Amino acid sequence: MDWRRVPSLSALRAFETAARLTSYSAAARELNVTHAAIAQHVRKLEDHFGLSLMQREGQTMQPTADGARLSRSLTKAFGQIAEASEDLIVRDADHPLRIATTPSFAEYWLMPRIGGFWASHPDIRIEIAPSGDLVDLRADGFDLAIRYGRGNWPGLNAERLESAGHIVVAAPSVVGKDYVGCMSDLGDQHWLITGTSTEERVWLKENGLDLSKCRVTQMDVTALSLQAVRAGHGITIVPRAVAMGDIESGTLVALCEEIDSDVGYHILTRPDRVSPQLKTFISWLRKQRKTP
Amino acid sequence: MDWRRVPSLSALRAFETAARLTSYSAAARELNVTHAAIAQHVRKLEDHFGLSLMQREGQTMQPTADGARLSRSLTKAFGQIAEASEDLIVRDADHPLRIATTPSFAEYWLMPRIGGFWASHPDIRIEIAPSGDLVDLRADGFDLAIRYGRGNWPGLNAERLESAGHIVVAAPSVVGKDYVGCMSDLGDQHWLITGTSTEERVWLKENGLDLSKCRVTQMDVTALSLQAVRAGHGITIVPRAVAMGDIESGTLVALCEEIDSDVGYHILTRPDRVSPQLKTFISWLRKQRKTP
DNA sequence: CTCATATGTAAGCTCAGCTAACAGGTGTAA
DNA sequence: TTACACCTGTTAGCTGAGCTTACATATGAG
Repeated sequence: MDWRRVPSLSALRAFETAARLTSYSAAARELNVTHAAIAQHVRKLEDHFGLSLMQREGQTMQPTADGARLSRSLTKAFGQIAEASEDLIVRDADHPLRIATTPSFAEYWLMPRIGGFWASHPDIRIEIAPSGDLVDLRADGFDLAIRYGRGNWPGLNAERLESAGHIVVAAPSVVGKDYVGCMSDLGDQHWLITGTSTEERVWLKENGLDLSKCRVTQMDVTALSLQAVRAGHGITIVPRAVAMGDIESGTLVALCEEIDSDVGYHILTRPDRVSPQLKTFISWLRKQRKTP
Repeated sequence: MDWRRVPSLSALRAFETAARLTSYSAAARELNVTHAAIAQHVRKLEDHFGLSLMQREGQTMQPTADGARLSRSLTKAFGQIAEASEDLIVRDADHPLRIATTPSFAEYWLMPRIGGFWASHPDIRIEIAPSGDLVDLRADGFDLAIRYGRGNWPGLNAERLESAGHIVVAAPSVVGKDYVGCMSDLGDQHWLITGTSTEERVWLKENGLDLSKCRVTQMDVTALSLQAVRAGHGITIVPRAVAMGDIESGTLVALCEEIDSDVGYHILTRPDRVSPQLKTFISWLRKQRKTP
């Protein structure tokens, strides 16, 4: 292998990331460097090959035909390197199980229960990565993800953990402990919303409430909207599992609940990555859905 | 892609080379660094993964099972990167044609003729890499190789350029201009040999001469043995094409010649790498074999 | 045993990769 | 049209990852 004819691996990595994300800034964020480093690497590659690899299109950078050609191969090769690296980490019997999950699920469902797992399996280490981002189990090196949705995740094994239709909740001080009403009565309330998807808006609308006609405050994280709602500042809509603890303790009241919804939390695993520790964790998860 | 979980690409490259070559020294030579750099990179990877990747076996380093697993993937991935890089260099229409050939062929066959190519194709640049090493057309980025042998090169297109059985030559001052004799008469001569393969020794023996019983001086490069022979210091055995110029001019005399040999020089190309310039060069090569 | 060749380790050097700062470009909303 | 948010382009300077040097030890062959 004649490495003299291959440009810097760092430069190739920077280029691949920029081409994949069509943005130097995004590439810089993924690689934890400044955009200037990315720009310099791409420029260096263009000088090396005597070809243009990226071109500006408005506020994005698109690969040229030559650039696309190169980046396809690089994405494959670097993906292979990342996977090989991951596979070896897995072979270290002491590596912690890496779990990807949403911050709200981690906080309200998993954390209240995890003590039981630690008590019965003190030898198995867990690393929970709460993130609103959609992670790539393979490339990002996760053993398992818990995702909210309907169950269509190509290439992964999915097992339903818990139904979790939407639920609208408020503090008792806002609506009283024995609230009885319908959705359209809530039009005057102050809605504290976290990243509502189209799906939630459709459900609200089907039940007589148009969110665009209400007073809405956007929050970055579910934990923030929940705290504000607990304090009586307004109402919110969340997956049922997230609010169950509060409802049971009386901190929050369920105003409206989605019945027989097919959305829920699922356990996602890779077919090619199974370990005794992972199986033990999945077993434990299954047991949790039988204890409300 | 979570690059935080992937170790240094430089370290991975050093490891892959060491595992492939089963030697830190050889890896150091391929990468043009010291063995200490290789050793440190491998050590760093072992610390990162918490696994042993290489183990000492006498004066070699063999990959462990884990190491072999990783290096297989890396060899593929880095090979892909090298190829993608190469492909892009080729797309630069101005890149010179890279020709791999033995130093003696380059010197005695190609250089005396190349002026004709330059005269008729001044726009096509040529880069000739004379080397005794066996090159990998793909990984080392060559457009064409001229190799001496019988024509069995898997994965490459081979076309015979010229028959070139072995020939034993000497200066006229040593044996006279009109030498008539047989091989076994040459036992007393001083043989100046360049890396004789088993094949040459077998041929000499079939014709009555055991080289191990002669006075032999080993030379590193054919050019050196030929100069010594021209100066009358001894005799040598070379491929016919290499000595033809000298024989025709009378500088050297052919003592014994291999008849109807199936060894020769072949034009080797990659099926996946064809350019108009390359085709032009091959056409020119074909024409040269018709002009003695 | 000697010698050639190999790997192992630690300390110090240096330049490839990076940052900070400045500049200019693009898109959107008022 | 202006203001602003977000984007890429370029240059000069900094620094630690990658490397070398030096010393030590191990292995194999004659």
